[in-house]
Amino acid sequence: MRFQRPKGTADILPEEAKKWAYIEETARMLFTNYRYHEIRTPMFENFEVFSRTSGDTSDVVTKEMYDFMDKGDRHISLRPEGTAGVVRSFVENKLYGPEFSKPYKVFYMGSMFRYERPQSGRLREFHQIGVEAFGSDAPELDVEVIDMGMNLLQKFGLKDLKLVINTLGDKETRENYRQALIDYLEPHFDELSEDSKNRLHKNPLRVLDSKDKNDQKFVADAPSILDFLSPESQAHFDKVKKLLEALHIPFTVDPSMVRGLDYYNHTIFEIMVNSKSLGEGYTTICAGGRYNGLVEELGGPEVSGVGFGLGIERLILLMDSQNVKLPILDNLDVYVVGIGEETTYETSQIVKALRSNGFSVDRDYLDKKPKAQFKTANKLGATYTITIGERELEQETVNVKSMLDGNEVSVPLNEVKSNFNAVLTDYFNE
RNA sequence: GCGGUAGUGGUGAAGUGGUUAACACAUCGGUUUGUGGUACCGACACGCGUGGGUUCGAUUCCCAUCUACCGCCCCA
Repeated sequence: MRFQRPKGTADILPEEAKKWAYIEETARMLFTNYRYHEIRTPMFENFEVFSRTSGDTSDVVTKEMYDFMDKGDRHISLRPEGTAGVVRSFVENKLYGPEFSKPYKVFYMGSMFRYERPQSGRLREFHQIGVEAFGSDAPELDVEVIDMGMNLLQKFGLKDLKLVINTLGDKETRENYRQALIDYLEPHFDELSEDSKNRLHKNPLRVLDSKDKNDQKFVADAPSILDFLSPESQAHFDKVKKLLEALHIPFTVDPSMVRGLDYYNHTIFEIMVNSKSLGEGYTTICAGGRYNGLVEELGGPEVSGVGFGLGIERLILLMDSQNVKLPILDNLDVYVVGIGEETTYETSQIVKALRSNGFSVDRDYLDKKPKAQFKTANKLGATYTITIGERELEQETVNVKSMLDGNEVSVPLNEVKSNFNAVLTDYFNE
């Protein structure tokens, strides 16, 4: 019997995990600058938390949800995204209360689950970094979130980024637009793809998102939501654009960009990147928007929210394909070579002493001969080796060797253990 | 959920219905005694994803299954 990891999961081995750590640390620092604080919510929730927020008929709920009945007969779902759980927590913990300053700004990072066919960059357990800000309708907050997303991706060294924004307006806007869209598409009903036929009355905006080439012909001439904005929605969107300009963040407006979920309104945005690693042309790496109404949907008061999410696996694919170099520090300062069984105690003591002085140090554990130990030291990229044999043991000295130039000097043992930095400056001009 | 391609040692891979499954890299050991990156020598799959079947005999043929990759669907 051989064990395999479950379908659609991945082991993140040390070499890869370094990238993850760098990404997470970078994000944490940036978010902290923007005054967003980490929140950790459960990886599974009651099924209804997601079905309520995503809509009962959406594909996510009907076939991508990783759900099951637990032993207490509770309908549980592994979280397919981060927002719903955060909103649930926001409501349950009454974070909208007066004692919390507004806007209430949080970020999260962690595993998400979708029961789907795995492909590269699309696993069943995947990871997202996301942010949410509650309690302000200000366009300034929309722009802060967008700016933070752009900033983050730039910090990761990504190039060819493109910000695309759109607005879905308020309720009034959407109702007017929805009708106009149906009126426009209805005459072409028979020519639409099957998917689009289904969506036309359920959620006509999704038709705009169709990838069917024939559909796109109609979509091209469809009325634009921008012509249906209520005065308030127009003002909000104008302000967002002006603020982006003020911050010198280039953007384009795509009136056909939509969201699958009903709770989105006003600003929505996607940060796209041109890379073959995620498919042809520009593909989305980070997406977000404003969702007024979601908090109420989960039983809270009328509090608005805005946020974004980005997938770490996809981010790493991008960074790899763009050859982004990460500043990863993994030097081996010293490798201690012990010669002869008797030296093993002193070897361990030296290792421990140097480590507690802040050096990264390793030794041999396989009883290898000196030659093999030097080979290992070389392979591990040790900057220095310290050799101790029976002669040195007696004289209470060790040999310190620079692996770069091969220079080797004899140094009193206690100097090495007490102040290795001084040894380096005294003997190696460091 | 549907369709396509693939699955041989740590890695990249060659290969055949039949005695010892190429080659390369990596790893480990050695080339006399306590010193690295080269060179030379040697070791390294009781096994060809898993389970059945066909056959005198299968890693090689057939079926099923698992997994990976690609496409469809979808992607909050």
